[in-house]
Amino acid sequence: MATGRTHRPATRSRGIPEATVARLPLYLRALTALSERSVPTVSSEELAAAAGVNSAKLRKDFSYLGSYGTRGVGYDVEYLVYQISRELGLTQDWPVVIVGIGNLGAALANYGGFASRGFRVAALIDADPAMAGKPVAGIPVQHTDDLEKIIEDNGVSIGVIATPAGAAQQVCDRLVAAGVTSILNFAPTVLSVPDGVDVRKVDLSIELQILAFHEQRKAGEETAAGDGALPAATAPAVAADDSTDQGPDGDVPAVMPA
Amino acid sequence: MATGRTHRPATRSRGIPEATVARLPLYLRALTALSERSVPTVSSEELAAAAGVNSAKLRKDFSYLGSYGTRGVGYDVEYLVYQISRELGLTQDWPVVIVGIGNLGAALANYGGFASRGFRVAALIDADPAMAGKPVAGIPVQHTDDLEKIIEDNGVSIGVIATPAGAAQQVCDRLVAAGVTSILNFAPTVLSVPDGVDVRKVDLSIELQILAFHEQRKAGEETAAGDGALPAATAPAVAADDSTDQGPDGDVPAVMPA
DNA sequence: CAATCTTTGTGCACGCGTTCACAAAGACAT
DNA sequence: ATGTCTTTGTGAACGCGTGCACAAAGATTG
Repeated sequence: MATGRTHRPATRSRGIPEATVARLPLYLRALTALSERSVPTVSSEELAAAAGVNSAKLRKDFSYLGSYGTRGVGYDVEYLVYQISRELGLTQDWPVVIVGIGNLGAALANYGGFASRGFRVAALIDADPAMAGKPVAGIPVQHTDDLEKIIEDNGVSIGVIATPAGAAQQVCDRLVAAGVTSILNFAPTVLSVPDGVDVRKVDLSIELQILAFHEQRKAGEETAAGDGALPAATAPAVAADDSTDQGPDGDVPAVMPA
Repeated sequence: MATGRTHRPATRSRGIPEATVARLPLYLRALTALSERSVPTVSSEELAAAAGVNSAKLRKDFSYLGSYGTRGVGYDVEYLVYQISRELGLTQDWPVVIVGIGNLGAALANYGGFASRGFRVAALIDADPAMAGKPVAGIPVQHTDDLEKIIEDNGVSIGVIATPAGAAQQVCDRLVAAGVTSILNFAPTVLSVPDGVDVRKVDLSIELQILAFHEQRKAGEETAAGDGALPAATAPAVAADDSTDQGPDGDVPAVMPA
């Protein structure tokens, strides 16, 4: 495997590739579905199909966890569910706070997938005093002023940021200072955090833009000429659209802070 | 998913790496912010910092688009904004439909980032008859029965699925049959689509589980034996080793091609 | 017990993406 | 013009992830 080129005295064991980690939840979901149907065992081929991946990849992924399969038979569903859950740390309970209870924050709070597997919404936090006390998804919203106390009291280490872009970095800083070490960021901003803090981002407009790129490429393949002429080599042309996208107050303008 | 660029031997060297495409929206956002502050030029170093990436990576990314920089000076902000917009296909308008107007669908409909940059919510669709006609974000919700007609009448090629998992595949099939060739899926399900259709997925619980994994690993490093868990099974994890986590890794959008 | 069949686990090769490091290009000062 | 300084653009090396292909392991059958 990953070569023995470690500058470290070995102990490779814990080296689960990031790409594999990202797929484990996918396997877990498929396995859970099988479990609910009381399917006792499953082959790499079947499970791979259910998870939408290649079977060789799946087997290699599992090989990083250990040898949990039986040749000629497949994998024991229940056992694998347990092993993956354990590996992902889902056998324990993770209190999570959601900061920014706008449309998106409320949607997240209501999202069932949260509670289902190891995660628990410990608190909802918003900067709007008018929101304070108001229940969302059965949980009363608390004011940003109490953020630090909430984090501490609940032992929260995972925070979800669903604020407008302008507030994201500030909220992030406070979360981190209060002890949060993992952040899921829905605000369209690049967050900077100290080493040791993990940030993952979910950005709708980026996803759409990537789709648009491919969509345009598809369209261009048919219309040979559609490929746009050479760049207007000279003076910088300004993009047609305005570019000022201060969303109507609501959520997240697609711009960065300073 | 190899993004069907396979069947095309490349009209020319238009082979922009997928990883680069995924970063272009990031650069565009940073550039737009600079543009609004009337900054005329920017160096790869500065822009890279704003976008949260490595400057060498940024320069290489731009090199795929052409040579738009000036040595000793940097890049012309306005010009670059235009070039990237054009490359991403944002100089044209993309009508988008959102299917499934629950909490999440409504949040998406209200999301400002939509309209701002090349995308327009052409229609909201929901299976609940009670929703029909009810305006969300100023747009009346239409019933699923009219899905095909809506797609056709508006020339929609990008669809957003925000339905419950159980309905996602069915909705997907109908969207594709009606002509949609790009799908952004928020439902926690693996969608299967014919070749030529792009699917990107956004999955909250997967993101959380990935964070939990890293969170657990961090905790395990300090409390060798603590935490009740039983990671003993394998060899002991080396305490100071890794350095893997790397928070500000910037890249790796929390979304993956499906 | 031996033969056969199924399915895992993995060595290996390949390709993509990242990063380094530096020559070339241009701006700018003298 | 000439030299210096800044910053781009890219060749090359490296590492990670993917997929192939097959030997090993165990089930199953006769």
